[in-house]
Amino acid sequence: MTTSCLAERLGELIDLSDSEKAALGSLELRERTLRRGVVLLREHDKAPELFVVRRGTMMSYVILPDGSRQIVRFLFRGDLIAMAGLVYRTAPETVIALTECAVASVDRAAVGSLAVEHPRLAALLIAVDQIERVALTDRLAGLGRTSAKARVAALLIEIRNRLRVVDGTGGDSFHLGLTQEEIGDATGLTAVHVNRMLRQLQDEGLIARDGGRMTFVNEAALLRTAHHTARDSARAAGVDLSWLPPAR
Amino acid sequence: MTTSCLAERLGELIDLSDSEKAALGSLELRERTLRRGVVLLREHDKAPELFVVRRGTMMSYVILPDGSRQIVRFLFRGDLIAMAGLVYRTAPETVIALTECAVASVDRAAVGSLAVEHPRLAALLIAVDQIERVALTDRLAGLGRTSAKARVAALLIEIRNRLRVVDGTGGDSFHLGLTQEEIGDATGLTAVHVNRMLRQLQDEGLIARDGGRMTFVNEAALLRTAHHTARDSARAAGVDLSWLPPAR
DNA sequence: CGCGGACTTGACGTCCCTCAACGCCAGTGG
DNA sequence: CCACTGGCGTTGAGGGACGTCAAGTCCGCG
Repeated sequence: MTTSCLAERLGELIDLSDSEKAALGSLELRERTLRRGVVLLREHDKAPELFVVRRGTMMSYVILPDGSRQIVRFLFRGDLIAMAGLVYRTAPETVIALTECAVASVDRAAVGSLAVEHPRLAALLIAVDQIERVALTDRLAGLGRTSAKARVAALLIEIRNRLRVVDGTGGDSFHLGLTQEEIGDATGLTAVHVNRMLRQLQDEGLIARDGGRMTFVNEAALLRTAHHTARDSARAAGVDLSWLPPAR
Repeated sequence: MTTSCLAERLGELIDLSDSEKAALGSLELRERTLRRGVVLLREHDKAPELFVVRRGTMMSYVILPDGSRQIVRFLFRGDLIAMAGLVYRTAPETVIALTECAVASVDRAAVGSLAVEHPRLAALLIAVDQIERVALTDRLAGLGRTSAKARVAALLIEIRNRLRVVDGTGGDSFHLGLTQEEIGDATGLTAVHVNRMLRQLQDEGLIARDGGRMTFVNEAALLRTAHHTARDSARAAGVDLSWLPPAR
Protein backbone atom coordinates (compact mmCIF):
# COMPACT_ATOMS: atom_id res chain seq x y z
CA MET A 1 0.00 0.00 0.00
CA THR A 2 1.82 3.06 -1.21
CA THR A 3 -0.46 5.73 0.25
CA SER A 4 -2.71 5.57 3.28
CA CYS A 5 -6.45 5.14 2.97
CA LEU A 6 -7.07 8.55 4.40
CA ALA A 7 -4.69 10.14 1.96
CA GLU A 8 -6.49 8.31 -0.81
CA ARG A 9 -9.87 9.54 0.36
CA LEU A 10 -8.84 13.15 0.91
CA GLY A 11 -6.85 13.02 -2.30
CA GLU A 12 -10.14 12.63 -4.13
CA LEU A 13 -10.96 16.16 -3.06
CA ILE A 14 -7.66 17.95 -3.61
CA ASP A 15 -4.04 17.24 -4.45
CA LEU A 16 -2.11 16.57 -1.27
CA SER A 17 1.47 17.63 -0.65
CA ASP A 18 4.01 14.94 0.12
CA SER A 19 4.29 16.00 3.72
CA GLU A 20 0.51 15.88 4.07
CA LYS A 21 0.46 12.37 2.67
CA ALA A 22 3.15 11.37 5.10
CA ALA A 23 1.26 12.88 8.02
CA LEU A 24 -1.89 11.02 7.10
CA GLY A 25 0.04 7.83 6.68
CA SER A 26 1.49 8.09 10.15
CA LEU A 27 -2.01 8.50 11.61
CA GLU A 28 -2.87 4.94 10.72
CA LEU A 29 -1.40 2.61 13.29
CA ARG A 30 -1.88 -1.06 14.01
CA GLU A 31 -3.83 -2.84 11.32
CA ARG A 32 -6.37 -5.40 12.32
CA THR A 33 -8.30 -7.79 10.12
CA LEU A 34 -11.86 -8.80 10.83
CA ARG A 35 -14.01 -11.68 9.68
CA ARG A 36 -17.56 -11.14 8.53
CA GLY A 37 -19.84 -10.53 11.47
CA VAL A 38 -17.16 -9.47 13.92
CA VAL A 39 -18.10 -6.53 16.13
CA LEU A 40 -15.37 -3.90 16.07
CA LEU A 41 -17.05 -1.59 18.54
CA ARG A 42 -20.16 -1.98 20.64
CA GLU A 43 -22.63 0.74 21.58
CA HIS A 44 -21.96 2.05 25.11
CA ASP A 45 -18.37 0.76 25.06
CA LYS A 46 -16.14 2.97 27.17
CA ALA A 47 -13.47 5.12 25.57
CA PRO A 48 -13.97 3.85 22.05
CA GLU A 49 -11.05 3.80 19.66
CA LEU A 50 -10.99 5.49 16.27
CA PHE A 51 -10.39 3.53 13.07
CA VAL A 52 -10.10 3.87 9.34
CA VAL A 53 -11.46 1.23 6.99
CA ARG A 54 -8.67 -0.13 4.82
CA ARG A 55 -10.44 -3.00 3.14
CA GLY A 56 -13.91 -4.53 3.06
CA THR A 57 -17.27 -3.05 4.01
CA MET A 58 -18.75 -2.48 7.43
CA MET A 59 -21.87 -0.98 8.91
CA SER A 60 -22.87 0.83 12.06
CA TYR A 61 -26.19 0.61 13.85
CA VAL A 62 -28.05 1.44 17.03
CA ILE A 63 -30.47 -0.74 18.96
CA LEU A 64 -33.64 0.91 20.29
CA PRO A 65 -35.21 0.09 23.65
CA ASP A 66 -37.77 -2.19 22.00
CA GLY A 67 -34.97 -4.26 20.48
CA SER A 68 -35.34 -3.02 16.93
CA ARG A 69 -32.26 -2.02 15.02
CA GLN A 70 -31.56 1.03 12.88
CA ILE A 71 -28.61 0.79 10.55
CA VAL A 72 -27.06 4.21 10.43
CA ARG A 73 -24.29 4.00 7.94
CA PHE A 74 -22.32 1.75 5.65
CA LEU A 75 -18.58 2.11 5.73
CA PHE A 76 -16.11 1.62 2.89
CA ARG A 77 -12.39 1.99 2.26
CA GLY A 78 -11.17 5.33 3.54
CA ASP A 79 -14.14 5.99 5.84
CA LEU A 80 -13.44 7.05 9.37
CA ILE A 81 -15.10 4.90 12.00
CA ALA A 82 -16.36 6.23 15.29
CA MET A 83 -15.23 9.81 14.88
CA ALA A 84 -17.84 10.47 17.55
CA GLY A 85 -15.35 8.79 19.85
CA LEU A 86 -13.38 12.01 19.61
CA VAL A 87 -16.03 13.64 21.73
CA TYR A 88 -18.06 11.06 23.61
CA ARG A 89 -16.57 8.77 26.20
CA THR A 90 -18.96 6.06 25.19
CA ALA A 91 -19.64 4.78 21.68
CA PRO A 92 -22.99 5.89 20.23
CA GLU A 93 -23.17 3.10 17.64
CA THR A 94 -22.13 -0.49 17.15
CA VAL A 95 -19.76 -1.13 14.24
CA ILE A 96 -19.61 -4.54 12.62
CA ALA A 97 -17.91 -6.09 9.59
CA LEU A 98 -20.12 -7.05 6.65
CA THR A 99 -17.28 -8.73 4.78
CA GLU A 100 -13.70 -9.63 5.51
CA CYS A 101 -12.23 -6.31 6.55
CA ALA A 102 -9.05 -4.60 7.53
CA VAL A 103 -9.03 -1.51 9.72
CA ALA A 104 -6.27 0.68 11.09
CA SER A 105 -6.60 2.36 14.45
CA VAL A 106 -6.09 6.10 14.79
CA ASP A 107 -4.84 7.84 17.86
CA ARG A 108 -7.06 10.57 19.25
CA ALA A 109 -4.16 12.81 20.22
CA ALA A 110 -2.70 12.42 16.74
CA VAL A 111 -5.78 14.12 15.35
CA GLY A 112 -5.04 17.06 17.61
CA SER A 113 -1.44 17.33 16.44
CA LEU A 114 -2.56 16.96 12.86
CA ALA A 115 -4.59 20.13 13.28
CA VAL A 116 -1.46 21.95 14.41
CA GLU A 117 0.98 20.58 11.85
CA HIS A 118 -1.35 20.50 8.87
CA PRO A 119 -4.15 23.01 9.21
CA ARG A 120 -5.29 22.32 5.67
CA LEU A 121 -5.96 18.71 6.55
CA ALA A 122 -8.01 19.73 9.59
CA ALA A 123 -10.05 21.97 7.32
CA LEU A 124 -10.46 19.07 4.90
CA LEU A 125 -11.76 16.88 7.69
CA ILE A 126 -14.37 19.53 8.38
CA ALA A 127 -15.26 19.48 4.69
CA VAL A 128 -15.60 15.70 4.69
CA ASP A 129 -17.86 15.93 7.71
CA GLN A 130 -20.10 18.27 5.77
CA ILE A 131 -20.32 15.89 2.85
CA GLU A 132 -21.35 13.11 5.21
CA ARG A 133 -23.82 15.33 6.97
CA VAL A 134 -25.54 16.07 3.68
CA ALA A 135 -25.69 12.36 2.93
CA LEU A 136 -27.27 11.70 6.32
CA THR A 137 -29.75 14.47 5.60
CA ASP A 138 -30.75 12.83 2.35
CA ARG A 139 -31.35 9.55 4.17
CA LEU A 140 -33.39 11.38 6.80
CA ALA A 141 -35.64 12.83 4.12
CA GLY A 142 -35.97 9.40 2.57
CA LEU A 143 -37.05 7.79 5.82
CA GLY A 144 -39.45 10.56 6.68
CA ARG A 145 -41.07 11.20 3.36
CA THR A 146 -40.70 8.45 0.78
CA SER A 147 -42.39 5.12 0.09
CA ALA A 148 -40.95 1.73 0.90
CA LYS A 149 -40.12 1.13 -2.75
CA ALA A 150 -38.26 4.41 -3.05
CA ARG A 151 -36.24 3.69 0.08
CA VAL A 152 -35.16 0.28 -1.08
CA ALA A 153 -34.24 1.61 -4.50
CA ALA A 154 -32.29 4.46 -2.93
CA LEU A 155 -30.34 2.04 -0.76
CA LEU A 156 -29.43 -0.14 -3.74
CA ILE A 157 -28.21 2.89 -5.62
CA GLU A 158 -26.20 4.20 -2.69
CA ILE A 159 -24.44 0.89 -2.13
CA ARG A 160 -23.74 0.46 -5.81
CA ASN A 161 -22.26 3.93 -6.11
CA ARG A 162 -19.98 3.46 -3.14
CA LEU A 163 -18.86 0.03 -4.28
CA ARG A 164 -18.15 1.46 -7.69
CA VAL A 165 -15.75 4.01 -6.23
CA VAL A 166 -13.99 1.39 -4.14
CA ASP A 167 -13.85 -1.45 -6.63
CA GLY A 168 -13.48 0.66 -9.68
CA THR A 169 -15.88 -1.73 -11.36
CA GLY A 170 -17.92 0.17 -13.89
CA GLY A 171 -20.60 -2.43 -14.45
CA ASP A 172 -24.19 -2.26 -13.34
CA SER A 173 -23.89 -5.61 -11.66
CA PHE A 174 -22.58 -5.96 -8.12
CA HIS A 175 -22.64 -8.12 -5.06
CA LEU A 176 -24.98 -6.64 -2.49
CA GLY A 177 -23.62 -8.12 0.69
CA LEU A 178 -26.78 -7.56 2.70
CA THR A 179 -29.58 -9.79 3.90
CA GLN A 180 -33.10 -8.54 3.36
CA GLU A 181 -33.36 -8.03 7.08
CA GLU A 182 -30.35 -5.73 6.94
CA ILE A 183 -31.89 -3.80 4.07
CA GLY A 184 -34.97 -3.44 6.21
CA ASP A 185 -33.05 -2.21 9.22
CA ALA A 186 -31.37 0.40 7.06
CA THR A 187 -34.60 1.61 5.46
CA GLY A 188 -36.96 1.36 8.40
CA LEU A 189 -38.90 -1.58 6.95
CA THR A 190 -39.45 -5.22 7.81
CA ALA A 191 -37.61 -7.98 5.98
CA VAL A 192 -40.91 -9.25 4.62
CA HIS A 193 -41.80 -5.94 3.06
CA VAL A 194 -38.30 -5.51 1.68
CA ASN A 195 -38.78 -8.80 -0.09
CA ARG A 196 -42.01 -7.60 -1.65
CA MET A 197 -40.43 -4.36 -2.78
CA LEU A 198 -37.46 -6.19 -4.35
CA ARG A 199 -39.85 -8.49 -6.13
CA GLN A 200 -41.82 -5.52 -7.38
CA LEU A 201 -38.69 -3.74 -8.65
CA GLN A 202 -37.78 -6.99 -10.38
CA ASP A 203 -41.22 -7.56 -11.89
CA GLU A 204 -41.19 -4.02 -13.21
CA GLY A 205 -37.90 -4.72 -14.92
CA LEU A 206 -35.79 -2.26 -12.95
CA ILE A 207 -33.46 -4.79 -11.38
CA ALA A 208 -32.49 -8.43 -11.77
CA ARG A 209 -31.32 -10.71 -8.99
CA ASP A 210 -29.31 -13.87 -9.06
CA GLY A 211 -28.21 -15.25 -5.72
CA GLY A 212 -26.39 -12.44 -4.01
CA ARG A 213 -25.80 -10.70 -7.31
CA MET A 214 -27.76 -7.59 -8.20
CA THR A 215 -28.07 -6.00 -11.63
CA PHE A 216 -29.55 -2.67 -12.60
CA VAL A 217 -31.62 -3.41 -15.68
CA ASN A 218 -33.25 -0.02 -16.03
CA GLU A 219 -31.10 2.39 -14.10
CA ALA A 220 -32.91 5.54 -15.19
CA ALA A 221 -36.20 4.22 -13.90
CA LEU A 222 -34.54 3.05 -10.70
CA LEU A 223 -33.09 6.50 -10.10
CA ARG A 224 -36.52 7.96 -10.66
CA THR A 225 -38.34 5.67 -8.26
CA ALA A 226 -35.64 6.38 -5.67
CA HIS A 227 -36.12 10.14 -6.07
CA HIS A 228 -32.37 10.19 -6.43
CA THR A 229 -30.65 13.55 -6.41
CA ALA A 230 -27.08 13.40 -7.62
CA ARG A 231 -24.75 15.37 -5.41
CA ASP A 232 -21.51 15.61 -7.28
CA SER A 233 -18.82 14.59 -4.88
CA ALA A 234 -15.09 14.27 -5.27
CA ARG A 235 -13.51 16.46 -7.88
CA ALA A 236 -16.80 17.14 -9.56
CA ALA A 237 -17.86 20.62 -10.50
CA GLY A 238 -20.26 20.77 -7.56
CA VAL A 239 -17.51 21.09 -5.01
CA ASP A 240 -15.63 24.23 -4.06
CA LEU A 241 -12.63 24.02 -1.76
CA SER A 242 -10.93 27.22 -2.81
CA TRP A 243 -11.18 28.53 0.75
CA LEU A 244 -8.73 25.97 2.07
CA PRO A 245 -5.49 27.37 3.50
CA PRO A 246 -2.24 26.54 1.68
CA ALA A 247 -0.69 23.09 2.08
CA ARG A 248 2.26 22.44 4.31
CA MET B 1 -22.61 41.58 23.06
CA THR B 2 -19.33 41.01 24.81
CA THR B 3 -18.42 37.67 23.20
CA SER B 4 -19.41 36.26 19.86
CA CYS B 5 -22.06 33.56 19.52
CA LEU B 6 -19.52 31.09 18.27
CA ALA B 7 -17.24 31.76 21.20
CA GLU B 8 -20.21 31.27 23.48
CA ARG B 9 -21.08 27.95 21.89
CA LEU B 10 -17.54 26.59 21.80
CA GLY B 11 -16.97 27.97 25.27
CA GLU B 12 -19.56 25.48 26.51
CA LEU B 13 -17.08 22.76 25.62
CA ILE B 14 -13.79 24.21 26.83
CA ASP B 15 -12.31 27.41 28.18
CA LEU B 16 -11.18 29.58 25.31
CA SER B 17 -8.09 31.77 25.36
CA ASP B 18 -8.55 35.49 24.80
CA SER B 19 -6.97 35.33 21.38
CA GLU B 20 -9.26 32.49 20.42
CA LYS B 21 -12.28 34.49 21.51
CA ALA B 22 -11.05 37.40 19.48
CA ALA B 23 -10.51 35.22 16.42
CA LEU B 24 -14.03 33.82 16.67
CA GLY B 25 -15.43 37.30 17.14
CA SER B 26 -13.78 38.53 13.97
CA LEU B 27 -15.32 35.65 12.00
CA GLU B 28 -18.78 37.11 12.45
CA LEU B 29 -19.29 39.89 9.96
CA ARG B 30 -22.34 41.85 8.89
CA GLU B 31 -25.34 41.21 11.07
CA ARG B 32 -28.71 40.85 9.47
CA THR B 33 -32.10 40.64 11.13
CA LEU B 34 -34.91 38.53 9.76
CA ARG B 35 -38.63 38.54 10.33
CA ARG B 36 -40.53 35.32 10.94
CA GLY B 37 -40.95 33.41 7.71
CA VAL B 38 -38.11 35.04 5.82
CA VAL B 39 -36.02 32.67 3.72
CA LEU B 40 -32.32 33.18 4.43
CA LEU B 41 -31.12 30.65 1.92
CA ARG B 42 -32.93 28.60 -0.67
CA GLU B 43 -32.15 25.05 -1.77
CA HIS B 44 -30.15 25.04 -5.03
CA ASP B 45 -29.02 28.64 -4.51
CA LYS B 46 -25.61 29.19 -6.05
CA ALA B 47 -22.58 29.85 -3.86
CA PRO B 48 -24.44 29.96 -0.60
CA GLU B 49 -23.12 32.10 2.24
CA LEU B 50 -22.31 30.84 5.71
CA PHE B 51 -24.01 32.27 8.80
CA VAL B 52 -24.18 31.97 12.56
CA VAL B 53 -27.45 32.36 14.43
CA ARG B 54 -27.19 35.21 16.91
CA ARG B 55 -30.78 35.48 18.04
CA GLY B 56 -34.08 33.68 17.43
CA THR B 57 -34.78 30.22 16.07
CA MET B 58 -34.66 28.99 12.51
CA MET B 59 -35.12 25.72 10.67
CA SER B 60 -33.78 24.08 7.56
CA TYR B 61 -35.66 21.74 5.24
CA VAL B 62 -35.60 20.03 1.89
CA ILE B 63 -38.45 19.61 -0.59
CA LEU B 64 -38.85 16.24 -2.27
CA PRO B 65 -39.89 15.76 -5.90
CA ASP B 66 -43.48 15.04 -4.88
CA GLY B 67 -43.68 18.38 -3.11
CA SER B 68 -43.50 17.05 0.44
CA ARG B 69 -41.18 18.70 2.90
CA GLN B 70 -38.74 17.20 5.35
CA ILE B 71 -37.51 19.49 8.10
CA VAL B 72 -33.92 18.57 8.75
CA ARG B 73 -32.84 20.69 11.64
CA PHE B 74 -33.78 23.44 14.03
CA LEU B 75 -31.24 26.17 14.58
CA PHE B 76 -30.61 28.19 17.73
CA ARG B 77 -28.18 30.81 18.99
CA GLY B 78 -24.63 29.78 18.20
CA ASP B 79 -25.52 27.24 15.51
CA LEU B 80 -23.70 27.41 12.24
CA ILE B 81 -25.93 27.65 9.21
CA ALA B 82 -25.13 26.10 5.87
CA MET B 83 -21.72 24.75 6.75
CA ALA B 84 -22.32 22.51 3.76
CA GLY B 85 -21.78 25.68 1.77
CA LEU B 86 -18.12 25.20 2.57
CA VAL B 87 -18.09 22.29 0.19
CA TYR B 88 -21.00 22.44 -2.19
CA ARG B 89 -21.48 25.22 -4.69
CA THR B 90 -25.21 24.94 -4.30
CA ALA B 91 -27.19 24.92 -1.07
CA PRO B 92 -28.56 21.49 -0.10
CA GLU B 93 -31.27 22.88 2.20
CA THR B 94 -33.54 25.86 2.57
CA VAL B 95 -33.09 27.89 5.75
CA ILE B 96 -35.94 30.00 7.10
CA ALA B 97 -36.63 32.05 10.22
CA LEU B 98 -39.19 30.67 12.67
CA THR B 99 -39.10 33.79 14.84
CA GLU B 100 -37.53 37.20 14.63
CA CYS B 101 -33.88 36.37 14.11
CA ALA B 102 -30.47 37.88 13.81
CA VAL B 103 -27.70 36.18 11.90
CA ALA B 104 -24.09 37.09 11.19
CA SER B 105 -22.43 36.06 7.97
CA VAL B 106 -19.14 34.18 8.01
CA ASP B 107 -16.53 34.34 5.34
CA ARG B 108 -15.50 31.02 3.83
CA ALA B 109 -11.86 31.98 3.53
CA ALA B 110 -11.83 33.09 7.16
CA VAL B 111 -12.60 29.52 8.17
CA GLY B 112 -9.48 28.47 6.30
CA SER B 113 -7.29 31.02 8.04
CA LEU B 114 -8.85 30.10 11.37
CA ALA B 115 -7.52 26.57 10.88
CA VAL B 116 -4.04 28.00 10.42
CA GLU B 117 -4.04 30.55 13.22
CA HIS B 118 -6.00 28.54 15.76
CA PRO B 119 -5.65 24.82 15.18
CA ARG B 120 -7.44 24.08 18.41
CA LEU B 121 -10.54 25.84 17.15
CA ALA B 122 -10.46 23.85 13.93
CA ALA B 123 -10.30 20.69 16.01
CA LEU B 124 -13.21 21.98 18.09
CA LEU B 125 -15.25 22.53 14.96
CA ILE B 126 -14.62 18.90 14.06
CA ALA B 127 -15.80 17.95 17.55
CA VAL B 128 -18.97 20.02 17.20
CA ASP B 129 -19.66 18.34 13.86
CA GLN B 130 -19.48 14.99 15.59
CA ILE B 131 -21.96 16.05 18.24
CA GLU B 132 -24.36 17.15 15.54
CA ARG B 133 -23.81 13.99 13.58
CA VAL B 134 -24.80 11.91 16.59
CA ALA B 135 -27.92 14.04 17.02
CA LEU B 136 -28.83 13.47 13.37
CA THR B 137 -28.28 9.77 13.89
CA ASP B 138 -30.71 9.74 16.79
CA ARG B 139 -33.33 11.43 14.64
CA LEU B 140 -32.70 8.92 11.87
CA ALA B 141 -33.33 6.04 14.26
CA GLY B 142 -36.47 7.78 15.47
CA LEU B 143 -37.86 8.17 11.96
CA GLY B 144 -37.00 4.65 10.95
CA ARG B 145 -38.01 2.73 14.00
CA THR B 146 -40.35 4.52 16.39
CA SER B 147 -44.08 5.21 16.53
CA ALA B 148 -45.73 8.50 15.71
CA LYS B 149 -46.31 9.23 19.37
CA ALA B 150 -42.67 8.63 20.22
CA ARG B 151 -41.51 10.90 17.42
CA VAL B 152 -43.74 13.77 18.44
CA ALA B 153 -42.70 13.40 22.08
CA ALA B 154 -39.04 13.30 21.07
CA LEU B 155 -39.41 16.49 19.05
CA LEU B 156 -41.06 18.31 21.95
CA ILE B 157 -38.25 17.26 24.25
CA GLU B 158 -35.55 18.26 21.79
CA ILE B 159 -37.00 21.71 21.26
CA ARG B 160 -37.52 22.25 24.97
CA ASN B 161 -33.96 21.23 25.76
CA ARG B 162 -32.48 23.53 23.18
CA LEU B 163 -34.68 26.45 24.20
CA ARG B 164 -33.69 25.86 27.79
CA VAL B 165 -30.01 26.28 26.94
CA VAL B 166 -30.66 29.43 24.97
CA ASP B 167 -33.23 31.09 27.23
CA GLY B 168 -31.83 29.84 30.44
CA THR B 169 -35.41 29.30 31.50
CA GLY B 170 -35.56 26.35 33.83
CA GLY B 171 -39.31 25.81 33.73
CA ASP B 172 -41.15 23.00 32.08
CA SER B 173 -43.33 25.43 30.19
CA PHE B 174 -42.23 26.94 26.90
CA HIS B 175 -43.46 28.47 23.69
CA LEU B 176 -43.27 25.91 20.92
CA GLY B 177 -43.07 28.14 17.89
CA LEU B 178 -44.22 25.48 15.44
CA THR B 179 -47.46 24.75 13.63
CA GLN B 180 -48.67 21.18 13.70
CA GLU B 181 -47.83 20.95 10.03
CA GLU B 182 -44.25 21.85 10.83
CA ILE B 183 -44.13 19.24 13.57
CA GLY B 184 -45.36 16.77 11.00
CA ASP B 185 -42.75 17.76 8.44
CA ALA B 186 -40.05 17.30 11.05
CA THR B 187 -41.29 13.90 12.22
CA GLY B 188 -42.43 12.42 8.92
CA LEU B 189 -46.14 12.62 9.80
CA THR B 190 -49.18 14.48 8.56
CA ALA B 191 -50.52 17.48 10.42
CA VAL B 192 -53.73 15.58 11.15
CA HIS B 193 -51.94 12.72 12.79
CA VAL B 194 -49.71 15.08 14.76
CA ASN B 195 -52.86 16.61 16.15
CA ARG B 196 -54.12 13.22 17.28
CA MET B 197 -50.81 12.37 18.92
CA LEU B 198 -50.71 15.69 20.77
CA ARG B 199 -54.25 15.11 21.98
CA GLN B 200 -53.30 11.64 23.12
CA LEU B 201 -50.24 12.91 25.01
CA GLN B 202 -52.51 15.49 26.59
CA ASP B 203 -55.27 13.02 27.48
CA GLU B 204 -52.69 10.76 29.07
CA GLY B 205 -51.55 13.62 31.24
CA LEU B 206 -48.04 13.93 29.83
CA ILE B 207 -48.36 17.43 28.46
CA ALA B 208 -50.69 20.42 28.69
CA ARG B 209 -51.33 22.93 25.94
CA ASP B 210 -52.61 26.46 26.06
CA GLY B 211 -52.49 28.39 22.86
CA GLY B 212 -48.91 28.22 21.68
CA ARG B 213 -47.74 27.38 25.17
CA MET B 214 -46.61 23.87 25.98
CA THR B 215 -46.12 22.39 29.46
CA PHE B 216 -44.56 19.10 30.45
CA VAL B 217 -46.88 17.70 33.10
CA ASN B 218 -45.25 14.30 33.44
CA GLU B 219 -41.78 14.66 32.09
CA ALA B 220 -40.56 11.22 33.13
CA ALA B 221 -43.37 9.54 31.22
CA LEU B 222 -42.75 11.82 28.24
CA LEU B 223 -39.08 10.87 28.16
CA ARG B 224 -40.09 7.25 28.29
CA THR B 225 -42.58 7.41 25.46
CA ALA B 226 -39.98 9.29 23.38
CA HIS B 227 -37.38 6.55 24.02
CA HIS B 228 -35.16 9.43 24.97
CA THR B 229 -31.48 8.69 25.51
CA ALA B 230 -29.65 11.49 27.25
CA ARG B 231 -26.35 12.25 25.62
CA ASP B 232 -24.49 14.46 27.99
CA SER B 233 -23.33 17.37 25.98
CA ALA B 234 -21.40 20.47 26.91
CA ARG B 235 -19.15 20.18 29.94
CA ALA B 236 -20.85 17.03 31.11
CA ALA B 237 -18.89 13.97 32.15
CA GLY B 238 -19.75 12.22 28.90
CA VAL B 239 -17.47 14.42 26.85
CA ASP B 240 -13.71 14.02 26.46
CA LEU B 241 -11.73 16.70 24.67
CA SER B 242 -8.35 15.97 26.23
CA TRP B 243 -6.91 15.26 22.79
CA LEU B 244 -7.23 18.86 21.69
CA PRO B 245 -3.96 20.65 20.92
CA PRO B 246 -2.97 23.57 23.17
CA ALA B 247 -4.67 26.93 22.76
CA ARG B 248 -3.05 29.82 20.98
C1' DC C 1 -67.94 41.50 8.37
C1' DG C 2 -65.49 38.44 5.42
C1' DC C 3 -61.34 35.91 4.89
C1' DG C 4 -57.48 32.89 5.44
C1' DG C 5 -54.69 30.06 8.45
C1' DA C 6 -54.34 26.94 12.01
C1' DC C 7 -56.54 23.49 14.82
C1' DT C 8 -59.91 19.69 15.60
C1' DT C 9 -62.55 15.65 14.77
C1' DG C 10 -64.83 11.84 12.17
C1' DA C 11 -65.07 8.38 8.46
C1' DC C 12 -62.69 5.75 5.48
C1' DG C 13 -58.71 3.95 2.79
C1' DT C 14 -54.06 2.16 2.27
C1' DC C 15 -49.49 1.08 3.11
C1' DC C 16 -46.88 -1.56 5.69
C1' DC C 17 -46.57 -4.78 9.72
C1' DT C 18 -47.53 -9.28 11.92
C1' DC C 19 -48.00 -13.94 11.87
C1' DA C 20 -47.53 -18.10 9.69
C1' DA C 21 -46.14 -21.54 6.51
C1' DC C 22 -43.03 -23.33 3.22
C1' DG C 23 -38.72 -23.98 0.23
C1' DC C 24 -33.91 -23.75 -0.39
C1' DC C 25 -29.35 -24.28 1.01
C1' DA C 26 -25.15 -24.99 3.86
C1' DG C 27 -23.51 -27.06 7.72
C1' DT C 28 -22.94 -30.79 10.87
C1' DG C 29 -23.11 -34.90 13.03
C1' DG C 30 -24.76 -39.57 12.86
C1' DC D 1 -25.39 -41.36 2.79
C1' DC D 2 -29.06 -39.21 5.28
C1' DA D 3 -31.47 -36.69 9.13
C1' DC D 4 -31.47 -32.65 11.41
C1' DT D 5 -30.81 -27.82 12.10
C1' DG D 6 -30.74 -22.87 11.43
C1' DG D 7 -30.54 -18.94 8.43
C1' DC D 8 -32.44 -16.74 4.63
C1' DG D 9 -35.84 -15.93 1.12
C1' DT D 10 -40.70 -16.16 -0.48
C1' DT D 11 -45.58 -15.79 -0.31
C1' DG D 12 -50.33 -15.36 1.62
C1' DA D 13 -53.92 -13.65 4.90
C1' DG D 14 -55.33 -10.44 8.17
C1' DG D 15 -54.76 -6.35 11.07
C1' DG D 16 -53.22 -1.88 12.69
C1' DA D 17 -51.05 2.52 12.33
C1' DC D 18 -51.11 6.30 9.82
C1' DG D 19 -52.77 8.92 5.61
C1' DT D 20 -56.59 11.16 3.03
C1' DC D 21 -60.65 13.60 2.63
C1' DA D 22 -64.00 16.41 4.45
C1' DA D 23 -66.41 19.40 7.57
C1' DG D 24 -66.48 22.55 11.16
C1' DT D 25 -64.48 25.83 14.81
C1' DC D 26 -61.70 29.45 16.40
C1' DC D 27 -58.97 33.42 15.89
C1' DG D 28 -56.43 37.35 14.01
C1' DC D 29 -56.61 40.64 10.48
C1' DG D 30 -57.92 43.59 6.71
